[in-house]
Amino acid sequence: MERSGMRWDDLDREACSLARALAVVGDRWTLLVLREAFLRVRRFDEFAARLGIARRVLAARLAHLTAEGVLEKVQYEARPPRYEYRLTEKGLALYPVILSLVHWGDAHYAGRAGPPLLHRHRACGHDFRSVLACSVCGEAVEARGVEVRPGPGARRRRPA
Amino acid sequence: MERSGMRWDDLDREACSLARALAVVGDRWTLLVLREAFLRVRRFDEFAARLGIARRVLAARLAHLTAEGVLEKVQYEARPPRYEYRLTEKGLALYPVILSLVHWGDAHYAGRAGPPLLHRHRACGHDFRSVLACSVCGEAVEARGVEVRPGPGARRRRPA
DNA sequence: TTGACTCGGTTCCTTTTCAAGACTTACCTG
DNA sequence: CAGGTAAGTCTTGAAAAGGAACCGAGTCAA
Repeated sequence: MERSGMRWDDLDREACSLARALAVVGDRWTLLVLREAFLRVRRFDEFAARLGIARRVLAARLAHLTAEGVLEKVQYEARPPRYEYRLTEKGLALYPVILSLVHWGDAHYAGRAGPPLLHRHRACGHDFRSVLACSVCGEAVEARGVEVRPGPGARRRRPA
Repeated sequence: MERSGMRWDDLDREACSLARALAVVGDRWTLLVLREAFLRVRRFDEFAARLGIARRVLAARLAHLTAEGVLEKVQYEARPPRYEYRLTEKGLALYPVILSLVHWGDAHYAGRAGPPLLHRHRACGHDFRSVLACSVCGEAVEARGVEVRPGPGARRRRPA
């Protein structure tokens, strides 16, 4: 079962939260669409123009994200009916993923000039990088400082 | 230029760190391969068996990640020559991305039973969720509490 | 010394997905 | 009524993924 074949639609049935998350946002275009959404882009043509994505693919991605509750399709005009897409709470919760990726890209691919974008933390007023912190003690967390073990929702077989 | 067509190989020339990061890890299989790597999987057949990925695709992903310096191909046996793949520092730096995704998946897709995996922060000894924190003040950061503006590496046009 | 097994791939073939851009529908504006 | 706009859909060819078999170098076991 694990062995033979796996369609991406099946991922959401797997007992791995990463796989489930990737079934929703694990597509290349999807995260770029969300980047634009975080920059307050909301309309079909604006996504299309800024991303250079095939309209057919954009329509599919927006429909998928809407079905998953990451975006919300809202009518903003009645005649003719026009819609826009807005981030839901669930969508906003993806911000750490995107910002981590951006800062990883900044750290490893920005040229001598520095990063193309700066992020200012309104609360403290400074430009910052994202840091992965522990929800309990608040200290920074590193990959090898984490111990992984099966949780209550784990399935038999496949502890990973 | 931005308008007409875009191959994924071109992304690394774009002045957007997210796009550059996605050119490296923005593929569905790639992040699952890295998940396994973080769980200390190192060998071709072990990746193949655990993921159920087509070997052809696995070979391509490992080669790409190696070329990008995310993994390192190390010979662990001379006769016959056998290789394994290890995370580099650059690869380890992707941990926040993966953990953010896992915890987003936990938050939105775990059933009543709870998350399939628990993560314990060795430093403080508690199970935790990942939190996006500000590198300057250490406080938690939310999507709408961040102000984005062009940085030193920005290009004309396309402030996004 | 033959035959089975291991590991790290490669090859072949079919099925999906993607890119590019023309086309459509419904309405508004001049 | 010609033209424009927003949000899509349709069509066609090219690229990538999935599946499964095969390969080469060496080890092991009888």
